[in-house]
Amino acid sequence: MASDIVTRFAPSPTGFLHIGGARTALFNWLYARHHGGRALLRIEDTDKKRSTQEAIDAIMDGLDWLGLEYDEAPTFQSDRAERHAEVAHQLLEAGHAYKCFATPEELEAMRAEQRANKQPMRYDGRWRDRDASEAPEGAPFAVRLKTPLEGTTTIHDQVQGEVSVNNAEIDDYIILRADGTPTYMLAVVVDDRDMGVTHVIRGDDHLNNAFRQLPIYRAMDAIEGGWPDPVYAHIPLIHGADGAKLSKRHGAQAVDEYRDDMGILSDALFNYLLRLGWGYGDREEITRAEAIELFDLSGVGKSPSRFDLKKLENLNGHYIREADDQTLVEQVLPRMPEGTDAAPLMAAMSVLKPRAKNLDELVEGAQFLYAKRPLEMTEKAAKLLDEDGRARLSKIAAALRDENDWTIGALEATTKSLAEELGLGFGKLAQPMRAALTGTTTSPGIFDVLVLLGRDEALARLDAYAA
RNA sequence: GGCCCGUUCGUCUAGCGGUUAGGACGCGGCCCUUUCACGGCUGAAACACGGGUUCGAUUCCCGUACGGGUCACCA
Repeated sequence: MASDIVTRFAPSPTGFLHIGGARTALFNWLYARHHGGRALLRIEDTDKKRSTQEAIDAIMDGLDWLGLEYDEAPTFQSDRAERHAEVAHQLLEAGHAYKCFATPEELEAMRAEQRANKQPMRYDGRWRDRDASEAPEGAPFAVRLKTPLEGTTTIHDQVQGEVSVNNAEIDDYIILRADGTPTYMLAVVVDDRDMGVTHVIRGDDHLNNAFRQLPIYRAMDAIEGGWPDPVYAHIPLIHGADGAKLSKRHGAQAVDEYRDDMGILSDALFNYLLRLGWGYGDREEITRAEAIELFDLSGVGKSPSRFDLKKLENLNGHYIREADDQTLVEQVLPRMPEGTDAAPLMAAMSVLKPRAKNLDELVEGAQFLYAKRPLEMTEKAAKLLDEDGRARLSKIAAALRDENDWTIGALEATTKSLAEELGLGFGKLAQPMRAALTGTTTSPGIFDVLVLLGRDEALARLDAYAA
């Protein structure tokens, strides 16, 4: 079902890929995929002072990791400055824009006065109707858009609904700076239009901008045609657990922190971000394929949502259990000491993964596989190896030493009959065994541990504590 | 401060005039059980407030409160 729908994600490369940006990217991508349209990427690097190549790489890397691939090579806004200026001049010639000779100091004074008088702070249009000849010879000027003075502008936002703003609220903002470079407001519109973007899906911090950008579309459409209004969808921002805007004190903000520092799986973050601010009935666990099938803007809520790490981790646990062992081993291995043998990890993965909520817990759970004798004991484990425990251990060790069939079934039968013989609950045997074998009080099933360690190593660990 | 947006369990959400207000995470209990998890069952937990409209409002309208966003020659 091919369609003409085109969406874009347009980050400015001043940092890593923010979790909020990732969700915006996700919604854009999903909308395009769902409708059989195209998903585009544009790097808004016009602020050369703050844009860095590292940031560009980090953003691309994050998007790639999340599985958001784009249909065309990214557009770099900085490459298009000439085109932006061209449009500004078209606007100027057609009388939809004008030269403003006000100096920055002059404008600052104007704002100070407005502030003092508790007036709204906006450009007062002082050069809107003045002729350029009134300015000093050769004085620098910025180009301002001549926005409508009266009436209202209404947008039919796919998320926010019908939103109207009085045109009087919108001042004549700058589209071309005194140095001839375009401002964001101009660049976005020109790029979106030239890229054929039909649906502008972005954070609702841009809602007000829609009313400022629309006049450019309309003016250009009047001048040359072919500049239809885009469809807007302003999605609510993500907040921290306390309801305030996501910031450093809320912990991880960057996608790569979730990946690298917290051991979150791509599938889990994808699913979590999808469900944050969007719902589809009772559905919670949604795969990429299902997301493409089910996603639409109609399911996006209007209120900001708070980021809940617990829920992310729960989802992460789900995807860890779903993942195949080989994939997990590949992701866990880099988190272990260099040169770690993958084989024991691979063998244990199926019993390790139901117990982990992130990749580091998988590493932790695998420790006993690689531990060297004498094992380091946790405090609780050491307590289990008291005199009684050790006495029981030696009986177990003796019984297992005679066991020729080192399989879960046989080991279990032997151990259980020993417990019966001794008139002890099975736990009385299993817990000291667990302590001696793993150095901890929590681990996969004790027979799994026995088999995973192998006969020789298991017996050696048992003997180390047998009385 | 002006303008814009929002408000269902602690959190993410379902609901779209009549429901015992549903699910998920988290929390409590129980079951399973060799530990920890997983899984199953179960409990506590919400319509911000005040007016309307209506036979009837969580749902529609208006205020209030609270929260958020935005007001640059940044993006």
